[in-house]
Amino acid sequence: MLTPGQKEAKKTVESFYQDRIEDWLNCLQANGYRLTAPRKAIVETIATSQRVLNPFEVFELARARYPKIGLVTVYRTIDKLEELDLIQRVHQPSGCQAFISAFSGHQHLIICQGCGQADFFSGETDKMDTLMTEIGEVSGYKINDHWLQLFGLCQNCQSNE
Amino acid sequence: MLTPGQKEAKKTVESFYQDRIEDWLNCLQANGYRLTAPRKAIVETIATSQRVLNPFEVFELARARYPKIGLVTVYRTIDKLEELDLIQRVHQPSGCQAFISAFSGHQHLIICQGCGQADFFSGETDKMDTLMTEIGEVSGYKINDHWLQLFGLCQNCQSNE
DNA sequence: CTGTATAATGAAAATGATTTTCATTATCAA
DNA sequence: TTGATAATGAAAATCATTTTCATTATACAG
Repeated sequence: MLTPGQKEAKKTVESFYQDRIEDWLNCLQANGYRLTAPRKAIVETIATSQRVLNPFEVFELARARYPKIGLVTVYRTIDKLEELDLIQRVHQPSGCQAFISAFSGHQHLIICQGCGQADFFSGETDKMDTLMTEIGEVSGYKINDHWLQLFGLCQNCQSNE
Repeated sequence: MLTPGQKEAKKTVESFYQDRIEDWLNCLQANGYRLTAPRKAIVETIATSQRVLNPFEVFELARARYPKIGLVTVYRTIDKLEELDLIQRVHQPSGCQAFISAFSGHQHLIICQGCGQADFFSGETDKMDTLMTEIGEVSGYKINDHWLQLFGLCQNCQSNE
């Protein structure tokens, strides 16, 4: 049972996801891709996930929305979403085939080792950029890009330890 | 033709690699693994490489040292070297099956997008650690580990552009 | 609204990297 | 030197991903 406040918060979260789904579908269409039932199921699955998902997990979850979906279509759709920078690949010690929504371009991620939940962190971006510049100067490299990922336990998994 | 100074420098580099090879072989032995000709060929190959190498590249290079080596042995040896933290996996947009020597534990890498050369950077470690602590506090996560990789062009590849 | 060109789909087959199996060989402690 | 067994390489198996291809569905023109 949710309190009125929680209901309100939940509605906000849901409309946030609803907007993201619409954005992604619009983006696909704007880039000449057709809107199909399997694509919608995949987009809804990934866009609303707080966990990182690999292709097979996307397949299993999307099947609940559109049962005759094929794994091949999942791979093909993931390719397109990645190409359009709507999702980003997450690298983990256990493997590098998981994906999560990309929040306005590539971000720095914190991934929970307990439940797979992924959060973005921002606010420290300026300090990171300064650091990257310094490293470039010292090393003699022309730095084009950087990847940063943090691993740890989210608050929920800390208390369930 | 090398000048006497270059010869001296080369000798130093060579003995550095020689030491690393011995360290790795000792480490394998200390952990109950036998020293074999194929293992030596693989260790020599990876320990002296400034480039990141994938299993097949290691196989091809090691074959020059020990022609009847099998690709399977390369995979098995890489597993052991990684387990002993003598090498570390390098994650790149093109794939995540490349390895490079690990310099006293996992390090932050700069990888040249031109030639694959990898360098470690240190000296900014304290600033990185401060940043990680701050991010942990803000996010509520208990941070256990972080990965940082930079991509760019090394000085040599910048001038050949 | 149709009709239609063609993009997208799913099943099956193909691919390619990695792993397992197993008979043979090599290491190293006794 | 010997013997238990760890390690090897070839072949087969596995598993994720990609390709092929006949069929279906979308979206645009009329």
